[in-house]
Amino acid sequence: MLSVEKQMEIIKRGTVEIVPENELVAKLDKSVKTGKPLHIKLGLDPTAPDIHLGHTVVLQKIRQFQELGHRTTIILGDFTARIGDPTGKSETRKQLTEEQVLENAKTYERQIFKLLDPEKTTLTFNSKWLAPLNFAQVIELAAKYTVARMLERDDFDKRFKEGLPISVHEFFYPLMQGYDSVALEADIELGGTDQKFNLLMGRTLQREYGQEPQVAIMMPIIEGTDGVQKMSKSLGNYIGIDEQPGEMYGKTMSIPDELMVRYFELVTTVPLDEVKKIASGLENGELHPRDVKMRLAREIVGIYHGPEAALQAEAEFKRVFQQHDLPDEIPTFNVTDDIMEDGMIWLPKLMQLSGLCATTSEARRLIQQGAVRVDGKKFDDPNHKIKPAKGIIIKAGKRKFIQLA
RNA sequence: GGAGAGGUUCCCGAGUGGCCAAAGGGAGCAGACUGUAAAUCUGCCGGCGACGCCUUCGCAGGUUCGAAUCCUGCCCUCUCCA
Repeated sequence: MLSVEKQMEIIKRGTVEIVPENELVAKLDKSVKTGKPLHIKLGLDPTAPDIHLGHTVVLQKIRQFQELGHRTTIILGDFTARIGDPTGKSETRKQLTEEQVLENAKTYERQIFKLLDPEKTTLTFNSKWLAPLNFAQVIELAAKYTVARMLERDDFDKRFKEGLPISVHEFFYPLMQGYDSVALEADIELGGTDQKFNLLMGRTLQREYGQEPQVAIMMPIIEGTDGVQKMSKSLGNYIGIDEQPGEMYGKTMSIPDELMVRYFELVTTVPLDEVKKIASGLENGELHPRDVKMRLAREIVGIYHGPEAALQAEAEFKRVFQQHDLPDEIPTFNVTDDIMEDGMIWLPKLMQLSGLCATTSEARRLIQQGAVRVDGKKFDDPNHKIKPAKGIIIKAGKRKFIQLA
């Protein structure tokens, strides 16, 4: 086992806050002396089974703990998911059935283990201890916290002040999550900064139930490919770890330059001192931002698809975007007789049917903006018709291609 | 239970009878440029074989030549009082 100092150095990478740091040092110290690993807890929401780089920030940290020889447990919040969380809009969030939860769990497992060591990871559901609680026990749990303190929570406070709805049962989410820590007797709980309240709730409840409080480690919420909003699937600015290498590579290349170092630190396994070198290289102009970003894209693709796929993705990227060449593989489209008129087909219709765009309106716009090429030739007339023939390549924008079959 | 406020296009957020397919910002898309699907600039950004037509402003009706804007009912949210 590494020394406390070394461990702290690794653990602190990328963290926003450790509450409280001295307790973490004490726990590590005890662990080193007794040889007993610490128990790290991470809760995941099983409603969104597609993991993206945003989730991996915290998973990378779990991985680091595993490498340091500690014990890690990932809790799938099936119980909370089954109750359903009506936060926000008028539509009540779907309650998940047990089958759905199990299915999502399987998907999770497959994705998580691209990053974590299955041997060192315990996966468990929180319904295991939450479901058996009876009403009296729930009341007892609820009595351990006051409404005023609940409203201290940032997002409750904000919603309260802005006049947005807060359902009564939402108060139970922090309580349930905190109770998870009690059930597991966690030493450390990981989470995004948005989880601060819940993580601290764990400390409070553990104390109430006579345990040594856990240390809360908060990781940043990473910005998505737009560089503005947090990465999320619904915002469409995410890089999913299940995505194809080319897609992953390209999306990484689309992040703003300023975000690169942050990504290196948070979602790659590049050693910290090297990340620092990259940062200073960028600052003094020794390194070309494009090359650094390509390295970043390689690193990311490499984690999930292997180094070879990363190099391939890079070659493809260079061909299509630097040399404006055609991609390796172009999806084909079959023109059938029923969509033709006198052997011709209206270009916007063809674009819509082949999936180059969603509507003919969009197709018209693209054509008028000079974004459409047929076999390399540009057309700006939205009424243009073409005579379909095998092998014709239609290009819409920089990265959408279709070839007629 | 009572009294007020409010629900607008992907998101935020203007708009209180025609000039509104609806300001502005963000996201998205495209073009130019380039050093990358960065940055910047410019344009687009409901649908339709399209200088016109159709569908949008919580839902359902109504007033009006004409409604996102006025009226009625309903649904949802918030605030204050009890």
